[in-house]
Amino acid sequence: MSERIDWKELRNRRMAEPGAAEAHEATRIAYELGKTVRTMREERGWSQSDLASRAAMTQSAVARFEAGGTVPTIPVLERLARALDADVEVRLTPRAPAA
Amino acid sequence: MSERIDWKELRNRRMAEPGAAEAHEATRIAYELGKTVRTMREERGWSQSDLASRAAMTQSAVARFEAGGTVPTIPVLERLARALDADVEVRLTPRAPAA
DNA sequence: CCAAGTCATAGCGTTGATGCTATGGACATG
DNA sequence: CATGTCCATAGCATCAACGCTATGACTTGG
Repeated sequence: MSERIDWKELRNRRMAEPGAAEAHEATRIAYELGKTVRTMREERGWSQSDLASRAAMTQSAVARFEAGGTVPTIPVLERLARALDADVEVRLTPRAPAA
Repeated sequence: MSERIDWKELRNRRMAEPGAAEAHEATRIAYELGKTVRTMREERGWSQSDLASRAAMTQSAVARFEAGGTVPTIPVLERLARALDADVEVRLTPRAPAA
């Protein structure tokens, strides 16, 4: 620990690593969620700071999240969802049954 | 760090804490997911060890997860989902528009 | 009764997400 | 230009999830 790399590069790196199939997925999910939240936030005309205070976090945390800087944890999603008057849905859906 | 309490009690505690609205939700989600995975696993007639090896983790990790011992992270869900031939869905769904 | 398989937990080191503060740049506005 | 707002990032501390090993309780089959 001490590689000292910014998470933008970190993300790209994650996508490229071998055996990063799931990591890739998680990163993609993080990205999607970030976009979703950003959209919902903007729809409400809130600044990152506004959302941050409503979700009991800081502006920087919101920025990091929206940029997909880290794969969010469920508790954080809950807080953001609440602030945005939404619900979090986490499910495992069986993949298309063998055709 | 060093309270030294088992997570069964930890969970109950989480549910009771003040301002634990989101934490409660997260805990509930963890519980639901655990049950879902257990069901899917049993449907396939796999032991926790079987699933563990397929998901690149240990039996104890699977047990902890199924019991809702911790709020799982998305990467872990991915690995389990893959092992179970499923997909992970994480979404923020706008709550019912004011009636 | 003994052996093997299954599941639950404890304990502990590691790692990564989160919390926070402090900047810096971009943009508007006076 | 001086201010103020908004967003992006760096850097660091802390905490909880994870990974793993080792048991213990139970069940089942010899």
